[in-house]
Amino acid sequence: MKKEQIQQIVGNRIRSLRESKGISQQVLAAMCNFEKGNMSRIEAGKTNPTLMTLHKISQALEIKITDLVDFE
Amino acid sequence: MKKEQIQQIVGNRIRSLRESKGISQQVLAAMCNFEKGNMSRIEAGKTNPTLMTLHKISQALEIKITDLVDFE
DNA sequence: TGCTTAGTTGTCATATATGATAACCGATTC
DNA sequence: GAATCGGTTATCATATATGACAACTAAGCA
Repeated sequence: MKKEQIQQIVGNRIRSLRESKGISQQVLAAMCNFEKGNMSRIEAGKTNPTLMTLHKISQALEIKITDLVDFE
Repeated sequence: MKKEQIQQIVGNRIRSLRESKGISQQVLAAMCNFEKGNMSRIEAGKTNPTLMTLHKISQALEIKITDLVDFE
């Protein structure tokens, strides 16, 4: 499985969970202590996030990291 | 939860799964296309691995990423 | 029309992960 | 003792994630 595909899957997962909570990238990014532009890139699968970044996002979304990386 | 703690948990998980397969850091690292020294640091929780690094390791161990990041 | 909100994208500086090499340690084996 | 094996650690160059800022688009609304 290619790098971009995996990043895309995780990004899509974040986006859908974020939208199901009804919050904007702006707000989610702020909860994670970074800027909306960076959240946009993560959701778009344009970066290869670290364990800690995934952890911060999962905490903000009140889910487990496993919910973000559950594939294959 | 602190960064170091999370990295440590994931590192320990990798180590225990690797040992249960009876392979050395050397061999696992080679399967992931990197050096044993770097695998040592990951298992020791000294780095903050990226999504792709976790994916490569999980593929080599024939497990799912979720098995590595299943905590909290 | 003008204003606001949500998201995207470009660029930047800085930190750090990655990947490699080498030196080292401890245990084991010859 | 010497050699090997598994693991650790230091250091390096390079790539890239992070975090920030700004400019832009598009949609919705007063």
